[in-house]
Amino acid sequence: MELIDALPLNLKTNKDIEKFLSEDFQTKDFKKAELISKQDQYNRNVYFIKNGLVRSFYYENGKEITTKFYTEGNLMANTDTLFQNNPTRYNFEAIEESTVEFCNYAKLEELCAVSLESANFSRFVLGNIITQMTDRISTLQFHTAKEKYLRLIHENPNIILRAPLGMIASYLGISQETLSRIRSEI
Amino acid sequence: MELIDALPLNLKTNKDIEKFLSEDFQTKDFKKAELISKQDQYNRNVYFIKNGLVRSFYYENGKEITTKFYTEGNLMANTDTLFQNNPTRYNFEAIEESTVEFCNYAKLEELCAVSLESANFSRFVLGNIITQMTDRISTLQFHTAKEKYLRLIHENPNIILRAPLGMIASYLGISQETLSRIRSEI
DNA sequence: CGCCGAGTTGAACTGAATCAAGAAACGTGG
DNA sequence: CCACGTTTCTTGATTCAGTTCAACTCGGCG
Repeated sequence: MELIDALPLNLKTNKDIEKFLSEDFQTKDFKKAELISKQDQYNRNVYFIKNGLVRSFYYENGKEITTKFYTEGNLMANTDTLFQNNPTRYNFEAIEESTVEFCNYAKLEELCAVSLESANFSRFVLGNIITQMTDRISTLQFHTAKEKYLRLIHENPNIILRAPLGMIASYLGISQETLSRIRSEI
Repeated sequence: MELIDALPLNLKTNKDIEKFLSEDFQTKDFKKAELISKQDQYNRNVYFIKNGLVRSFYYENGKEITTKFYTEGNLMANTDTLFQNNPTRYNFEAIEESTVEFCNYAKLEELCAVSLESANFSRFVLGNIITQMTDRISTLQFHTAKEKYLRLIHENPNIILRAPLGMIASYLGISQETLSRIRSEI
């Protein structure tokens, strides 16, 4: 999937954005289990997943906590660095062999500072992220392990087939053993 | 608190935004327990809490689930309606007597369509919301009842003193009894 | 003064974590 | 292509945090 395919219709033909996509983005491949970005750094890249599967995670009490999965067509960035100027607490890791495109957020900011359509494109992207996060909060707030798993199947069946069980369990905030038991009884 | 006080410095003196704030916003008072906005409607207002305390909640299996508290200086909106064009599942309720300012999101969109600084202001607001939501997800994903409560005390001690226990418990995704026990042991 | 909603406390129950061990799948090198 | 070691997944037994249900206390308000 190409970045331009992920854009809303009215922005696909915008010349500022088109120029931006072709000039300012680099492509890179990552092997399975390779780290794309590491915690404690100021990484201001914005990544677009062209293909493959990536996760973000951090360590707490020595355990890996998976916070999100990113698949074809998703955008990925360290929002704690971009929006709060903190070194990020997250690692990005390729779960499958993956191809990503990326650019520095500063470039995007420069563009948004002069291009109205780009700024509105960026608003659109942020709005989508908020929608996804709202769903995720609602899943985590008041549901049983089984309900959370069923919701994930419904919203992102993809992940279930492609990510290892331990990472999925962590993403749902449950133990690996519990997830295994839930699977066996379905 | 006035809306203009909540803006980042560089936008306070912007004439587009200033005009917008003075012309397109209305003010309204709500009594304690009064509903500001109801579920199942297309309410495209964006609210700014001038003073007071408001919560959003929805019903699940007959129980009220509090999803967020809004205090002085916060912005509040039905993102499911704004970004996905769905009737909202949330109610907004004044917990204290509250004064809010509001405008229709369409007005803001109109402004963003022509004013670069407004679009970037909107981007800034959305970025802040994402930061908050990231924290909330991390709180809910893998923490005990006590940890969640302590984090809320740390991040928003305000709420603890002003909102009733049942609503706080629901916000944290725990039962009212558990929260009461946690309080007594601190 | 008595009611009513909000908060507290206790006891029993339960969903899920943890600990532990074994089975299956996976990939790497010979 | 097989053998081996490693990682991932499953299953069982036990424990524990948190829910539920129920009764009771407290403080405010008509």
